[in-house]
Amino acid sequence: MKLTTRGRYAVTAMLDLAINGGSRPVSLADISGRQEISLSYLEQLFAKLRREQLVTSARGPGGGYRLARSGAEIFVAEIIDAVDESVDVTNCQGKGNCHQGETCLTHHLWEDLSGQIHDF
Amino acid sequence: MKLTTRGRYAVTAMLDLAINGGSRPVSLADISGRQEISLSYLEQLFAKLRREQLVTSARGPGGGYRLARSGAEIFVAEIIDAVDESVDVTNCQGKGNCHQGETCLTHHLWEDLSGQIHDF
DNA sequence: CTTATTCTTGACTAAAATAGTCGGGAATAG
DNA sequence: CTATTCCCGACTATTTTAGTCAAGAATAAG
Repeated sequence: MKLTTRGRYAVTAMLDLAINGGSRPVSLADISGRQEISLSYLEQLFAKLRREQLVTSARGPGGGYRLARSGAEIFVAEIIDAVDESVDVTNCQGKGNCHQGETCLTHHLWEDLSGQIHDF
Repeated sequence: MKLTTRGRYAVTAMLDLAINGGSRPVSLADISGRQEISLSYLEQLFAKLRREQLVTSARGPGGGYRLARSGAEIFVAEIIDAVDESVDVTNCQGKGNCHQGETCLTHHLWEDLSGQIHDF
């Protein structure tokens, strides 16, 4: 789990989608205008969100994106994970192969924190 | 609030300090050895931790660092903030000058999340 | 069918952040 | 005096961030 500006962009965009997306899908151009995020950058973010099946897309005029699930069912952490693809799950990979006790403590601490963020 | 590898390093180091620091201060060389973090990198991190008064230092042989307060009184978020000096407090700076409603929603969301991390 | 709209993909890039290295000091305990 | 340890600043390779740009594929509307 990482927490960066990009994650915040993604959350903002998804929130925009949840609010402005009724029956019609929402185009990235609209989100770009409202949230002042570069269109091309949004394209990159939504490519990832789509790959993780958090949004569905429709091409052509009147097309755009909509949430794949209802807003209430989407965790903030999912959005962040989708765009940030955090690779390192702490240096000892879940297995207890951290050479001493300390590292595992940090590990647990981090997992607990990640858990909290997830449930948020 | 940001969450990166550097923050984790700092937390790991501080935890090492809390565990291995009894009456004697702990040298960075020791932490470096135990946690496999580069000594020079630790020096940079601890310079910041000292500036934020999270640790105190003692020079000379037998010197090192110790926690400025008792471990129970130090929040994980303080450590992360000290080394990551996250500059942007969301693009609208607390003031309600975010041009539309959405941005503020994200803002609140982020603040709540930061709050959760802080209390952790 | 044509056209405008919108997503889709890939390549490229300037600037910043990350995770260090290196070298020279300054304090101080022994 | 000397070894240890913190202290500080400069430097750097690599990666990430936050984009830009261009080309193409789908499709709704006319």
